[in-house]
Amino acid sequence: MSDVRRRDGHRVTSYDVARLVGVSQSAVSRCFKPGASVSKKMRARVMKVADDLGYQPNAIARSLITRRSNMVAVVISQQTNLYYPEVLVQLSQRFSERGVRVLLFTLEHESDIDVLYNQIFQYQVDGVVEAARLSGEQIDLMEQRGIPFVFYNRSLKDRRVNAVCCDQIEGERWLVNRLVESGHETFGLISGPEDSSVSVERTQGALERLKELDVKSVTVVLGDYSYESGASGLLELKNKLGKLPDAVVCANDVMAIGCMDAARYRLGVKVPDELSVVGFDGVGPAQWQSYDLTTVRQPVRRMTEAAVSMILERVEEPELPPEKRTFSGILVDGGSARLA
Amino acid sequence: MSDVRRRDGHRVTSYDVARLVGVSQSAVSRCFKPGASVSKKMRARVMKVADDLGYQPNAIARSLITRRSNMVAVVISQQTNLYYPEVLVQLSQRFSERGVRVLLFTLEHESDIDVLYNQIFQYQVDGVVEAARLSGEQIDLMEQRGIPFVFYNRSLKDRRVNAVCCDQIEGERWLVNRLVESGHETFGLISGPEDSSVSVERTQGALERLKELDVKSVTVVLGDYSYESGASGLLELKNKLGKLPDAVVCANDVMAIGCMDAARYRLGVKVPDELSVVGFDGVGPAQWQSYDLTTVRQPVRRMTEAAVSMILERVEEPELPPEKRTFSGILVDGGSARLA
DNA sequence: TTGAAAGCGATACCAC
DNA sequence: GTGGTATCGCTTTCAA
Repeated sequence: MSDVRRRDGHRVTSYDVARLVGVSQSAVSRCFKPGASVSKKMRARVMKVADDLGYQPNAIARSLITRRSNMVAVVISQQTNLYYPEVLVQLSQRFSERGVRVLLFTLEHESDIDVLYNQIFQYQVDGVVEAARLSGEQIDLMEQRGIPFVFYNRSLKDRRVNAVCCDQIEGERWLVNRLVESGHETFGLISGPEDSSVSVERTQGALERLKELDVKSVTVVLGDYSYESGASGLLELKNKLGKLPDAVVCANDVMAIGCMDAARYRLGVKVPDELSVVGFDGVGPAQWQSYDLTTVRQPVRRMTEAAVSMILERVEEPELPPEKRTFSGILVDGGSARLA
Repeated sequence: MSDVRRRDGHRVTSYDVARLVGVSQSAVSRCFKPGASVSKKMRARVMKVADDLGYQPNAIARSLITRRSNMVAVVISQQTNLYYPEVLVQLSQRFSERGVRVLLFTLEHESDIDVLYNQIFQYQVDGVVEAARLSGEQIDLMEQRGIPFVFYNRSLKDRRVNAVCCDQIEGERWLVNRLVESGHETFGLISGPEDSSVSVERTQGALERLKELDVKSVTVVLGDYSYESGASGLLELKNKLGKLPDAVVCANDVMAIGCMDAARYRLGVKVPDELSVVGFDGVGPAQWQSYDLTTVRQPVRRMTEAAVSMILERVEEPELPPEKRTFSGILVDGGSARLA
């Protein structure tokens, strides 16, 4: 490969290749299309020159005519939740394997969301993975555009949308079962942000099961998914109750970790001997020996694969009906809770 | 906003808007260009209709003619290093503020890199942020294409390339100074992967300073940035030395954390009383109370800002000479080391 | 199998 | 300030 730009500073185009080979531009184009009818000889000659020139088809020009950008938007909100970056990387890899690129959209302030949506549409992405909150109106917008989209871990009641979820409620029920059968009687819950549907489901799932099992002492405090709020949540629980509960159920792992640290280092309480703590997500640090958290791990690999397939299927076939795929989490018994 | 696609199923174009308003298509186009000369009245009428129709200029068509995609590729390799996802999110936000989108490229296997580069070029990105390894040949390729690129935390000797770095060597020297002046005499080092330039610099920086300070007992073992390798690294050090060193210098925080946990939970050794541990990066978990790590924090905000500016400046002005910006880290004294 | 020509949806330059 | 018209680099009929 010698030149990669022409003398005039422009990128090499299929015309340049065509001229050099002495064939038509359409011939060159065909050579780069997998199933096209081109003679072996032609393809060989064209590819040779293309290679020498460093020619690569311009994906933007292609998109314009094919009306396929081979790009998918992934929208994530800036979260304290350690878990999302992993999801992002996995999504990118799954898409990449299928020849689709990820265009990244991160929300800092919720208010930016309108600007953001305009951007998403402008870039003509073939689909959208939503790992951020979205209002009903915004969903309407997406639907009107006819762009396939799938929610990642957020479900909308009364809405037939594509979604890939981990079963938050089931997971919490398992955790509660495990704790109650192991003799815990008084419970503290540290919830996530109120506007997070995941958090709402988790808290609700736990509360529901605690009620079914006839547990009387249940106190809920509000957190925001952060380490600090896990720590302060524990202190708040102690204040409210006048003493510590037997077990604290946290809406995610990071808060559970904050909670454990507060118990040990601020209150001098032994975990799990004097206090059991459980989380949710199965992030990397949950397995670190200092924490060894009892938690429910989300099957990230399978979930991202599902999200990717659902989108790409609907890019091919837009008329496919909405689908919701719910995956069970994996209960991980760790040393952060006294378990029978 | 009522229709967002026309009856024929195609997206709304500037022609549709123009027809409805009764003006030319170029007029519509101008209305969406910030500094263009359009009368207030015209703009108002056009915008009204555009809004009703849900018209948004097609960024792909625009890119084709302007030769600006307003997209930048960010290449990251799948790292165990917790630190990169944060960098990614920050880059995305900095670019986003300046109207540029991030097209994400994640490498799983190094071998994929050629395919990947073709992809990057095909998408006509305006620039590339490299947070992954890159061979000399690949750099040649980038340079031939004339696409501005900047390395994030990797410097290439003997190469005039754009780079934003944290001063790894200086940081390690600080850490060593701090440990030596606090009375540590025997040292263990857990390095990162050998093909990571960051790791090489860190290890080398520490070794260099230890030598200058005439420290006799220095043992190096190989890690891979992971929690587990931090843990096994400590065990290996103990094996090699027959006892523990006074201090372990780890090439990143995650390994330092693994090392602390191994000390406490596998060897029953008190940190920092019997062993000092230091890391590098300043990731979130380093501040968790269980670890309270002495480390050097990378100024991620400033570094990402620098990377974004450097790229965008060179998109505007391709002739700018290569520049290397090195930022000092921030020494964080934590409870993981006995410090004077 | 190959080539010519018509778009894709915008921007930019040019007259008016 | 506004409207025509020529691109941008490709894919895709349609004839040959």
